[in-house]
Amino acid sequence: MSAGDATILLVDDHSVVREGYRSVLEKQPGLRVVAEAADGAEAYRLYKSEAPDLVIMDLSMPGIGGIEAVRRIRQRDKGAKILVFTMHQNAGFAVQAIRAGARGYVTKTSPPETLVRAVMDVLAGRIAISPDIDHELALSRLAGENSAADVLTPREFEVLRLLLAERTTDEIAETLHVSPKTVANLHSLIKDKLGVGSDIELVRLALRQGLLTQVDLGEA
Amino acid sequence: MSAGDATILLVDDHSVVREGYRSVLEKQPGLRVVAEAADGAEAYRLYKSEAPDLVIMDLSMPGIGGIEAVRRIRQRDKGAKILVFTMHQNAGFAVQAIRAGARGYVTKTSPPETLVRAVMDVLAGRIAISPDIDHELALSRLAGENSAADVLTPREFEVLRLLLAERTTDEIAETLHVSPKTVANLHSLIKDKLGVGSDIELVRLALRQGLLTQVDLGEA
DNA sequence: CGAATACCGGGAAAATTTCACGACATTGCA
DNA sequence: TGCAATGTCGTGAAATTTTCCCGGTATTCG
Repeated sequence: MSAGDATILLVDDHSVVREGYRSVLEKQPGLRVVAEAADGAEAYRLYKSEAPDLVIMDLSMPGIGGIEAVRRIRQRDKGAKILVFTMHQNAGFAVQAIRAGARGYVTKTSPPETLVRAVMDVLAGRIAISPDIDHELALSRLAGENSAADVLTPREFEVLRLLLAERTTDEIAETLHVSPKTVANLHSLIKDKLGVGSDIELVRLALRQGLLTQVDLGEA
Repeated sequence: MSAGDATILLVDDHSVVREGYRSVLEKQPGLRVVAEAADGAEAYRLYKSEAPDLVIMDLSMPGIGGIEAVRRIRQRDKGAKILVFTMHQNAGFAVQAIRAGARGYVTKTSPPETLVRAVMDVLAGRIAISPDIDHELALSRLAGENSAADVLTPREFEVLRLLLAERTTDEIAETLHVSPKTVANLHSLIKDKLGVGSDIELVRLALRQGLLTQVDLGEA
């Protein structure tokens, strides 16, 4: 390896997965993995001490997550080149990551060539997005996600909140002093407005939009 | 590689991750990776054609999941040795995997040595569980939590997983090659067994038990 | 073998969801 | 002011889903 190799810091909490990156990347001439981290805090420390040319960063990790790690590194070094490499095939995460300062976003379902290509692109100063995420972003742009908060009337929103919190239609009806039939009608209308076909999708949508947080789940 | 090497089939939908397994495993004398699959159906096909000595199986994959793949392979071949290797550090998944016929359960956060050790153990006919899961199992045993995994049959658990992941009853029926009526019946039975009255409660229960993680929520 | 369990799905009753419709109140603006 | 648009509430009836009960097969286990 020449002294002119591009240096890389790998961040992922799964060691065997890091082994995978390393194996793929070191087949490429001009690339050298100089350090590995298993969480965001360690990544930040190693970035400071190693000053790598590129960071490849997973998102879901214990402690401070990948997005936060990206933010901290970029805060310290405006020129830092960070490529997010994650299992999350989700436009929302991609937007968050890029806004935090990542220069690329590639999903783990991508073939190795895509990762290598993205590494090269980011090193060359370009933004790299894997095709599946391009597609997700296009879709969400086109559809304009139905944000519950702005498509629902106040009453509907309130009913949605209660649906997520309370138990039965009858209980909600009593809480609101309306007929159970009205609650059922609104429930149906809400699903229609939000474009979901089942209650399960409804809960998932609510979770994505932060309407229901995981700590809100009541007794274990 | 001698003709007496143990043959291995790798199953994981992330190609770079498979690269990681392969790299770690092939450093071991006596092991040979002979095939790779990216989903459960392909895994089943390749198992039939390649008859490997060991299958290393991820759980979260598109289409039929890892648990169902384990079930099918074991249904065809009682002696099949399957080691589950997954990111889910969750006692419920482990219980289900073992009940479906897996001979081992190792998390991806484990160091490579643990994976290699587990591979050897399973090949030798022993059951292999990584230490973190041992701990999880101990805890859940102590808490005596009435977990979904304990009360549901493997098939029911699989349907629950799909209910949380896919969209409609019909789609799930097609995935599992059973009638929509059966899925509806199982759906009802699952709610009964878990003591919940609505799909919303069902999702909340699943969230509490870690069956569905907040980041698993599909497209944004 | 017999008992227990898992699994598949039909039939029919029960319950819910959805649709069409009307009534009333409030808002907002021409 | 008048009136159109929107939100809220509810009924009735149709459409659909859920639930319960059943029979049948396959597998496991003592």
